[in-house]
Amino acid sequence: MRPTLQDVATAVGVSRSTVSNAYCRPDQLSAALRSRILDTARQLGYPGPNPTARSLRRGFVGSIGVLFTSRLSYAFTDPFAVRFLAGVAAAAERHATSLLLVPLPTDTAQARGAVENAAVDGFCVYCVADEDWALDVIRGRGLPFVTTAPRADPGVDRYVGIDERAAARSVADHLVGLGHRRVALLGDSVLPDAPPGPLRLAGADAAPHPTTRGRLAGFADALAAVGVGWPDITLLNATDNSRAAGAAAVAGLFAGDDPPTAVLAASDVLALGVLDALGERAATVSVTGFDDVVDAATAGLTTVRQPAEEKGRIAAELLLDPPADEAAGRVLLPTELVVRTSTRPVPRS
Amino acid sequence: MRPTLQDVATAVGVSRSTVSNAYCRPDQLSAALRSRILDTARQLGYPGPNPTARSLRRGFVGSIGVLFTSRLSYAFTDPFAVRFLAGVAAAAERHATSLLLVPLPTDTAQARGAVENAAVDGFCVYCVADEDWALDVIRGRGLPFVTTAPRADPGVDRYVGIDERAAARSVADHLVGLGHRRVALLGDSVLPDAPPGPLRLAGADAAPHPTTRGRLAGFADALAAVGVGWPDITLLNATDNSRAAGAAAVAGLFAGDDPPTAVLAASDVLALGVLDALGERAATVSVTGFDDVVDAATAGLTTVRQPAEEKGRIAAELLLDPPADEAAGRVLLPTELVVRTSTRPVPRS
DNA sequence: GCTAGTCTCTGAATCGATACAGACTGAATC
DNA sequence: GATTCAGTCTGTATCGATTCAGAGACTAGC
Repeated sequence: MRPTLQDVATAVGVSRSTVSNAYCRPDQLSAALRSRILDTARQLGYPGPNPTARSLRRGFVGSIGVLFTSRLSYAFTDPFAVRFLAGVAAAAERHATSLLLVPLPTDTAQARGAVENAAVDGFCVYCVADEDWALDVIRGRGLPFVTTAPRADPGVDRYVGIDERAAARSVADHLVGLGHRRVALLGDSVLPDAPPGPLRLAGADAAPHPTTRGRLAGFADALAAVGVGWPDITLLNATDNSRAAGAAAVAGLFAGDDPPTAVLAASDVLALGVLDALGERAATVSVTGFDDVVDAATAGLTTVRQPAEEKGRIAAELLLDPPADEAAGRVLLPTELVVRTSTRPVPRS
Repeated sequence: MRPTLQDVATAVGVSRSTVSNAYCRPDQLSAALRSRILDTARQLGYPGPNPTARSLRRGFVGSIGVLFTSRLSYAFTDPFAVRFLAGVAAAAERHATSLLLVPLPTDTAQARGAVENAAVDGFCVYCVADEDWALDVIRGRGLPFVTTAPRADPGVDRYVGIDERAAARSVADHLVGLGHRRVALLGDSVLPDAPPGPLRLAGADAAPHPTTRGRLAGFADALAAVGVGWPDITLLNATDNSRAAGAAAVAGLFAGDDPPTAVLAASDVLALGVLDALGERAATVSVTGFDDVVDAATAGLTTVRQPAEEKGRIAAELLLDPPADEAAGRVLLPTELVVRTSTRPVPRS
């Protein structure tokens, strides 16, 4: 058996309390005794206080959980999510806190179990769709949490997000200004199990995923302002947020007559996929993205920038060092339209 | 106070054991009582067994630690590390295990503390330099671990790596075959606190970081085979593994007379930085990388591919599902030379 | 010489669960 | 009618620490 704190105490001939103090309250005992204890501990091969036992007694763990809507291994393929994580990690470093990444099984009951069982002091919830079950579980545990978007249920929740709708409108306004009227909107999982490609939806509001919903609504706002109604818009579904899915979503789109002159994608990754699919034709169709990931610059993609690391950093900071002022717990970050070469005026026909 | 298992037991009028069984051994009590217990628990707002207490009693946690040599937030900027993590996450998902990312303070004593205090069942140690302290701490705690490279100290350690030296030699052989003899080698932190740019070193063996060391040695092997000795090689230091650092390392390199005709970088990220720095001149200098990250393909970078997700997946798998056969715990993955457009024959002068 | 104060160290209570051996009940078997 | 057995449930020991009030020894001050 691996020795415990009690074994060290016995070996040195002091009480358990004293050994404990030797580790975490050095001012509570004489330096001489302390080093005698530490030496003995080393000889016995005692690795220091058991973290789990310590957490139980102390009532906190020293780590925060990060929850992703998507499969965890997918999250690492999403450049925006990765930069968000980098921000979270930076804040965690500052607070000497570790990060627990919790994979969520697809089965909801099991997923609840995973969240119930996570040994953490709080959660950063990255864009959990309308899956309020996760938030319910977290609330039920009485743990603090931060989301990456405002929630419908107000309460005292803290979040750090952007004005998705306004940001989306800004790119769409740009395209509209260039004269585009025949436009396709492309989103990830516009409807959960829909196939890739064209899709009918009653309106942007019908999209279940809040981020996608906000962005589609913003796109639609700009188009509505110039008389292009929802029925005149081509809506495209991507089965996940990847380049390949973006490419798949527009397959065949430009084969018909009267194809759209522009594609507004709800993320850079999808937009890059569209560019991949367009190939040579990319010079004739305008494409926009969302997020401004690193590759967007290289590809010359017009997009909306939102501060990724910043978002992660602030999310973790709100969790680890909550502002006294409740309003300060609701953060809306600025976004910025970044115009590059992937958008241009409608060619006159 | 948040209710405990005992409170639920009292409320229902049964023993604590029975409530515990209701949660984790449903076959141990009648369905009727079980649902009565669960209902009462819900009414009381009992969130289910406390994960920390459960871990203490059960003796395991259900999560594994991932340790990075570099600052954790840097790790997320390294595309190879991210893909490695994606692999680890994929394996973790399969085993319903969470991932604890532990930031390591720069101060070694504090960093030891962080590793001692991590509540995990084992560690994936990503390329901890010669910093054996981390492995010592882990061994001291009696926890299993997997490293991403063979260790000098054999023991029963498990690892998943590649033959760095042979892989490096394969790209270098390719360059040598193209006629290059005046060559620069570029590595990250060749010497810990050295400035960016040219550097003198007794030999590849003198590099403290094992990965860098292996790769430099492989490069040197290929050059030695055609009579280019270590003193004839320009060695360049990058201060970290980033594009910017790669660019900074070659600043001014091509200004002198008799500049190298090729640069062999120890990672793709550095190589891409070199291409950035070269700009137009990239057409006249051959550059190679290492890893084959996504951007390497776009940039036309000649490189050595190593399976990134696979490495992560196997690392986690070795930890979570250790092979009975000890030799099966030592995995060397295949690598593959990927020739693209960034390398070409030496221009005749 | 007495009181107060400072240092060290101890003991018991506590954190919130799980495991295991056994007690009890009622039905089935011979 | 005695025995066996399966099905339920309980009690106690245990996981490995931290905390806090207080005991004892010693110094200082008056």
